[in-house]
Amino acid sequence: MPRGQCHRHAGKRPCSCAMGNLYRFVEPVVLFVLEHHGPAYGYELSKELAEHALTDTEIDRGALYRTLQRLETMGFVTSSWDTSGTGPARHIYGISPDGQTHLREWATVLDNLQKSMAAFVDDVAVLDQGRQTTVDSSPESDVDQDVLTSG
Amino acid sequence: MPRGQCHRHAGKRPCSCAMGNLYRFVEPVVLFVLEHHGPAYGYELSKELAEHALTDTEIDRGALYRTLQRLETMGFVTSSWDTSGTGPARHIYGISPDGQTHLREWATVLDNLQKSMAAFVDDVAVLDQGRQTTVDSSPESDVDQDVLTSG
DNA sequence: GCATATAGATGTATATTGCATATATAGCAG
DNA sequence: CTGCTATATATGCAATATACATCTATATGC
Repeated sequence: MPRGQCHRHAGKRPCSCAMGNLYRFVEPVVLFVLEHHGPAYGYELSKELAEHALTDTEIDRGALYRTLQRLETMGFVTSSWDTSGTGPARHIYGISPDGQTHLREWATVLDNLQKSMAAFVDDVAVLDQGRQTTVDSSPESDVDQDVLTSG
Repeated sequence: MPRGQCHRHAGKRPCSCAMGNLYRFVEPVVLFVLEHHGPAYGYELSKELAEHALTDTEIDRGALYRTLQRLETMGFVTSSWDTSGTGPARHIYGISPDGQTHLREWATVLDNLQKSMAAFVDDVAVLDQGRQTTVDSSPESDVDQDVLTSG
């Protein structure tokens, strides 16, 4: 994903694609869908993931399959094969008790990260608020305000 | 950083370290500090970055220097050398107008991501609420308040 | 036979990061 | 002068996650 070139939202507005790499947080989203929806197979999950994804980029199926494999080696999901229906066999994954715990730990981490981001976004907004109306914001700033005419 | 093994917060609580890789969002944090603080050099920045970092992991100096180099090739910062003082020369970086724009685009992206995360964390919490009582945290909640005894 | 949908899996390249290491300037103790 | 420490920048290397492409296989419809 070359920086600044997003074919999905090209030119329209800032999107996570255009900002370069962002982790897609595939692991917690997969765990959530598996607990919310119940046991499911990858191809089925890939449709439902979009509704719960944290970014505006679709979760790649390759990444999904690899994440499911990794989650199984870590003991957070268990799997079985469903060959009952017609068509190719389906690899069914279900969340384990450890996986449920891990999902809640992820929620704690994401909650902290979310709060930090909200504070950061506020900080950026404050940079602009200083341009008009009552300024202050920087504690140690004792410069003459009338010098700041950068608008 | 091997998954699940965090030497910084080992065993204490879930931290972003223990959840595997998370992008540290070095780029927007560096841009913010450069605009908030004014032109600065890397070694100086590394101290101030911790206060504005989005995760509980310190930003690696190697990552910082590389980010500054990348920001310069993208035209978001400009640089010069300060050899006036004693000690090693200092590579001074300052944010450019394009960089200021880019920082605000980053803020938009992070604001969206933050909102998605908050919604996700709520969704995970709802998984547990169903187990006891009939609590409902949605806006149109007309549930009995006396069920909520979380204090 | 051929195209298409379903379903899983892998190959490869790139980006960011963590940790270690290399280089150089300068101050200070002995 | 030698050795140690602090300051300051930069690179090497491995690990991880991802984007995109490709491969395999089963089944249906034409």
